[in-house]
Amino acid sequence: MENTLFDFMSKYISLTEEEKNVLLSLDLFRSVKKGTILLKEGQRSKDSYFVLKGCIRTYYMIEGEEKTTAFFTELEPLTPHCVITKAPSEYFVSCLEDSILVVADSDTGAEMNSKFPKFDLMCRILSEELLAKQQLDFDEFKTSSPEQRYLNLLQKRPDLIQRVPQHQLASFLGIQPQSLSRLRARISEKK
Amino acid sequence: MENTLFDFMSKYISLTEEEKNVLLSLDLFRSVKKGTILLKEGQRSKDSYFVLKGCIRTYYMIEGEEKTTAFFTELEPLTPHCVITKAPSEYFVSCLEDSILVVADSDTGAEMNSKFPKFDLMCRILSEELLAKQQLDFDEFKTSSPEQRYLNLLQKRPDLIQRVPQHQLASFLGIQPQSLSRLRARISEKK
DNA sequence: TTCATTTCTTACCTTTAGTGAACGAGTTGG
DNA sequence: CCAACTCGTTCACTAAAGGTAAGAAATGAA
Repeated sequence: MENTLFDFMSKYISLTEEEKNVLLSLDLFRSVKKGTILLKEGQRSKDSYFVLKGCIRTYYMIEGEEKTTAFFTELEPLTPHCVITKAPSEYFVSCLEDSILVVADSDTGAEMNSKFPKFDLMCRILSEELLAKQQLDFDEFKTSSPEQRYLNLLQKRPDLIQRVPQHQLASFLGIQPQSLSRLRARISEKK
Repeated sequence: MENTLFDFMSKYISLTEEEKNVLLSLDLFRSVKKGTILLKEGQRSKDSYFVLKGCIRTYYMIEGEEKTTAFFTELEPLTPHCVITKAPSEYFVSCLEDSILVVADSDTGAEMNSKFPKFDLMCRILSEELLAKQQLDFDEFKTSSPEQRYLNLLQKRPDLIQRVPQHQLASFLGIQPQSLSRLRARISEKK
């Protein structure tokens, strides 16, 4: 569990034993039950998440309907928008499966960053990577039809299709649950 | 021109005269003619851009068709994906209007960042802000219909609708030019 | 187990987007 | 000046997505 985190970090920076111990002393690991709501709309929070095991999702409540816009699984970090803006959250974050997370307060993060400039560097590189990756995802979304987007997902993240309820996948793909159902039927007919 | 850049940077960090002079000595300002292609698909590049005046766009060439996915106008920074990955570019970057840009090589950037840790901090904050903002944009895109997306754009970026050709706006909105044309006709009928 | 709730699928109809073709307006280059 | 091109719009047609409703299947809790 600790090693999963350290292995991930070592892709960006090298950690001394001392630094590892400081990290461990912060006691950031959390075991979270399926269905737990980590962040509610309107709430202010300073917590960022890093998924060691399991899956969390962000969703909006629009006209009484849940609209799921993102999933975060093993080794993926999530810093909610409200942590950056220090404003009330626009969306919910909840736990899709029993999960193990690293939960870090932005104050703790800032302290670590000033104590160990290395961490600042890691955060910068990570943000830049995530930004560039998300740009590509967005581009692909814009230039594809719903059917293509589903087929892409089937290629790139087959695990998501297995572990996530269809109606949540649907809004993630930007369509209605019924449309996803139809689309799947259409695809399996073709083959 | 220099002041536009310094004003922008001062939102994140405070600059000494010495730092300003080092920046100026790098001679990063470029005047670029409309239609200039700054980056081609397949090309490797280390250049990031910051728009002081004008507008640049990113687009893909898919089956002989241009698919515009993003516009960058005054005070918006663009670090192409290929600069991060050091791989050939997936897309083109071109200049939509006669523009004034800050163009910075990532080597120069790295040098500045190690000489002035402040810059590193600024880059981190900027990346985090951009990432969070882009997440919201993506979420809004996913949860809206093409018509809603157009109306949103009309609210948030009315300037874009004026300065950008319709067919480029269309792919930016994830639809065909004909659909945008229809959609606009539909909207003006309603009123 | 049973009951209730959630989730997924299907069917029918409406609305909207994709496609291919055609048109006129405006530009550019010879 | 005209030919070629680009751009935005419109049309007719096709394909797909949205909305509503009903029912089957799966899940969870008592």
